[in-house]
Amino acid sequence: MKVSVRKREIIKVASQLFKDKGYNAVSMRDIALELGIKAASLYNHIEGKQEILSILVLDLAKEFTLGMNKIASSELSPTQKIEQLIEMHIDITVTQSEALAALNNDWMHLEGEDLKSFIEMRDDYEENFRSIIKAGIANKEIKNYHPEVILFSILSTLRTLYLWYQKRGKLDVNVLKKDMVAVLLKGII
Amino acid sequence: MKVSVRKREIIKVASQLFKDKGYNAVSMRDIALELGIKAASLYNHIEGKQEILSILVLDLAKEFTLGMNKIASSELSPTQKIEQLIEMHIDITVTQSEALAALNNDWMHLEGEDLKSFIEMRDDYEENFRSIIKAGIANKEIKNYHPEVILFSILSTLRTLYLWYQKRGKLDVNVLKKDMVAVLLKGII
DNA sequence: ACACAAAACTAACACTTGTTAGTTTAATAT
DNA sequence: ATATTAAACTAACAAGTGTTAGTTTTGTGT
Repeated sequence: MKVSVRKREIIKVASQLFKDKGYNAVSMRDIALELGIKAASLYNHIEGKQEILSILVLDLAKEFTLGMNKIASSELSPTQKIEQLIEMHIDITVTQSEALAALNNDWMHLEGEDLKSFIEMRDDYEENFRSIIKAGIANKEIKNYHPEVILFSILSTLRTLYLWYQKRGKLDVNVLKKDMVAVLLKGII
Repeated sequence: MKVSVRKREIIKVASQLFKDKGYNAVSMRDIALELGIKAASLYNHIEGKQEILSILVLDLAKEFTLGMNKIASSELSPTQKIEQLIEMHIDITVTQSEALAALNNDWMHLEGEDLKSFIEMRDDYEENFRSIIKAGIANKEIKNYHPEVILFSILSTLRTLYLWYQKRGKLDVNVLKKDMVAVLLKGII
């Protein structure tokens, strides 16, 4: 897994363009222009457009998987696990919003084995999250609403947080974490 | 505003393809193929690809604006207004998930005046929502968290609901509304 | 049966797409 | 200095894009 400096630059520039316009609306010439080189020169560093997307999406998906496994297998209570998950999402949002945008919006443009393994990781992640919620309900820590409703109301918020963090980016991360955990767990009224 | 039957068919088919692959990944030939005709024949009914996107996104945006104006100007309490907004989003999700996908994912591919008026409607919508939340906080009906955090945790959930409703689509709409309102307002613990 | 309009067709356009081949320039090591 | 390698370049490709022009088919009302 050797990744040259130039390759990282290309991926970074591409991810910024993908975030604004989406994978399909960004051409190799767009990426090259931003770097001040010609499109053909990109191929000295990367295999192709697909590889950029794969790296962006799969690397981040692996990071989520790793974090989830660590939290899920810990000795924390369900509620504490959810708190940790919320904080992990916020940390990733703050440091990697471009890759997160690609993961959210452009994963379906992956191909072959990459697409398969992404979907598998995503399903596993959700299944782990669901189990934590169910354990909390069985536990009486969490109210007895439909687990699916709880799952997606939390996950939707966390997944699209990157859209808001850039717009109203002045929020301090620790304030955000504190209020976010409170709103998602204890409600607003 | 005359819209022929065939034109409606084209828009419907296109919206389904847009939902799965995104505006830019769907060609006029894809749309035509689905309808069993040639791409050039589409132009007997529509002005172009952009028109399809405009109709999908702007019509729905207008519907949201209308609903918001009605609710915001009512005599309900802030909390009741939010309840109504949640129910409106769920109703629209259930009946128009394809257009909602385009509004969420492909609005940035609108051009010129259409893009401008979309952004204006979207900003107005959010500003109205924000005002309701602030009124609730001033009111002591709503807890004193950062209004922005409350706003986007609710809106994110509602906007991406269409993704879940198709996957786990067996949820009864009234159960969904009830649990959703409860989770978003009263929290889960 | 005939005229007319709606809606399909074929063929082509100008342009953009990702990518490859082959070449030249720049940087580094001996 | 010279050889080697990395990284840029030019030029072009085959395929796909949205769209237009002109023509034929289909359906409807008289």
